[in-house]
Amino acid sequence: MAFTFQSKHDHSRCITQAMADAEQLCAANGQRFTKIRKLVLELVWQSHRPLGAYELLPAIKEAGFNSAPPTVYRALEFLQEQGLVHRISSLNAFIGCSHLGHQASCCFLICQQCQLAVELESSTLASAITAITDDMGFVVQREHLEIVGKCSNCTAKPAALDSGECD
Amino acid sequence: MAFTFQSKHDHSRCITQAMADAEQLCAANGQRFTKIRKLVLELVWQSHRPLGAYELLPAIKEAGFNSAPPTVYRALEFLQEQGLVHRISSLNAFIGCSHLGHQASCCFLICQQCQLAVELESSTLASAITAITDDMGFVVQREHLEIVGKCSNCTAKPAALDSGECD
DNA sequence: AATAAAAAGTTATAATATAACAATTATTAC
DNA sequence: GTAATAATTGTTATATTATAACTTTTTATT
Repeated sequence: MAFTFQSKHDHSRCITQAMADAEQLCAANGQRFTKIRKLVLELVWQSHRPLGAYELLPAIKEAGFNSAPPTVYRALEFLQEQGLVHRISSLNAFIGCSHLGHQASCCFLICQQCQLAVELESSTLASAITAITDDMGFVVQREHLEIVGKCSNCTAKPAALDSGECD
Repeated sequence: MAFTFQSKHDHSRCITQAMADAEQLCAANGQRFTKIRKLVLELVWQSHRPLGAYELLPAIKEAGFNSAPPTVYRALEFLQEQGLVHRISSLNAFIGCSHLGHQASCCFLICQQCQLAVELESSTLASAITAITDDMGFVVQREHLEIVGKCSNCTAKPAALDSGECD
């Protein structure tokens, strides 16, 4: 089941699934899923919080790779091209894609309190966008919706007790 | 009439209107619409292309103001707080708001060819977003949709002849 | 006019991202 | 299997975007 803010989930399964899917997708597309790309994808998937590129560097260094910025940016670029990772532009941060193969419309709910982000799809939203763009004669290449606010989990519990963790 | 990609319009009217509206809004809110804030708003409104903060600095210098980055960022921050300017986060750029007073939902169509951006409102879109967030129990603070692609104007004419200008 | 508050000037630096070229590794052609 | 080619990664340097911190000036309040 897809991650929602309130789900207490076994996050290791998210990671396992994401890595397996990525492996398969790269194979299907004839793309090389190299060690550094795997590592970066794993690091991005370490939580449901969008992470900055520079936040990933220490772990890359620990794993024995070159940890200069181009290393992580190249891997992130590759992962974005494959649709495995999204960039949340208002945060300058990256998050694993949880809707592989449905790249056209990206919609994110971002909680200001726990900092977690949920990606979701909505046919209603897709229709609304199509209505707008068709009306304008606009040919869509990509679309990206960021909704910032407070998730139900954080609304339900006091701020002080909020751990910011996902499980 | 609001700017659309295909409209050949008298852009000086856009500027005049935007400045007059801003003057009025600041007065109504008891905010000081200082010279530098006016200048920055005018500069942002010089076109319908989102402009980077550093692109504004030369003109600020020419106008005799300090042109260090904080000058322009402070003005832009003020203008954003008043809802007079939006930041297009995927471009690290700023554009004048063409729907004053309806800040809740921002939707932008951004043409990759002519680089112009159109802000629009859609009740259908607003409903779609409400449906999503209500369903998730998510309390929205702000939302921002960026749709990137090719405008009807650029689709209609060859790329080589495209001037990127708005009138 | 004296005081306080807000805004703008100024210097320095933080945070994010990319350019350019060298070295290495993997793939393809033979 | 080896040479040639292409792709990836290492490395150094730097570009781009944005903010911190403190000073000076301007505006508003007493």
